[in-house]
This record gives sequence, C-alpha cells and structure tokens, in this order.
Amino acid sequence: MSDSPNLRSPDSPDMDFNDQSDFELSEFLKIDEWLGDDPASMVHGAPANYFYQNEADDSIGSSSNPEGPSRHAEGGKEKKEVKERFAFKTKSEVEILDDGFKWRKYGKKMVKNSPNPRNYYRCSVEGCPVKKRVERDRDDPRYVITTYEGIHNHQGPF
DNA sequence: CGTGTTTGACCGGCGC
DNA sequence: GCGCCGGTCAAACACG
Repeated sequence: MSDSPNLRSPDSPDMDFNDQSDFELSEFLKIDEWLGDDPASMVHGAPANYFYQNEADDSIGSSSNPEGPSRHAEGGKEKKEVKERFAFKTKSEVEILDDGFKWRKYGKKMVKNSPNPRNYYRCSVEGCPVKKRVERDRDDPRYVITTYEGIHNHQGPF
C-alpha cells in the first residue's frame, strides 16, 4: 500500500494538502488498521483516545460584534462552542457509511485539490451541532475520508 | 404528507 | 478593493 514515505502525492502542482485539514495523517493510518472488515463496530466502540479535542478560546473581551447585518439579537450572551474534529480514513466504495446516527446532506462542493466533490452532512437530530464531512481521497479514490465535527447533543441514535 | 436529497446562489474570510 | 475558496442555506423535487 505505502510505496513512498511521503503520504502526499509525489508531485504537488501548486497546492498540497496544506488547507485547514491539518490533521495528523498518521492518525489516518492507525485508524485504517483497526477497521478493515467491520467499520460499523468501530464507530460503536470508538476509542476515546482517538478523539481530537480542540478547545476554543472562551475569551469574551472582544468589543467587535461579529453579528451580521440583520440577525436576531442574542441578548449579549456569548456561547462558546467546542469544535472537536475527528477524521477517519476508510477504504470503502460508498461514502455513506452508517455510523449509527442519522445524517442529512446539506451541501455538495467541489474542491480544487480533488477531482471529486466534497459532501457535507449534518445530524438530523435538532440541537445536535454535529457535522460530518465526507470526501474521497485524491490519491486513492477507493478510500474515503470522513471528518466529524462537534459532539452529539443527545445520548445517541437509540 | 413527511423527510431527505439535490442544485444553485450567497456569504464570509483571506490573500494579493 | 477585488478575487478566490470554502462553507452554508434555501427552494424544489423525489421517494416512502
């Protein structure tokens, strides 16, 4: 599988993968190990040590109001949102991997780095800020990169 | 009838 | 200031 020490493409035209996806590629490889024949069970018993916790700055000293032109007033209440990013690399032909939760596709976009489109999914459960991003690997189209963002507001799909 | 899916347009941020 | 990229929402449609 791995032919070169460089996981990236051997020849980067102008942009590699230096976009916001600054995940540890090594993580992908590890994940690729523990799955393999049972992607469903892995999500059911996903090890917590694989979760990336990014704590956002809760400093509310900014006088600038990021509020748009005409958006409902929040009442001056700042809500800090923790953005956990969890990336998976799965070898699958279908990008719709059922992880036990219900997802609703809310957008599809084509990125310049990939000849394949990127799919945006969101948790069907209201109040669940969890978002899922599914994209095919540009080096190996037979691989699918699933990125989870946020944490579930409810106990689970059950 | 409800839900989910689809596509396009729009917006915000960043870079130059 | 404008252009580019990525991300999100909205309306309409299709399907169960």
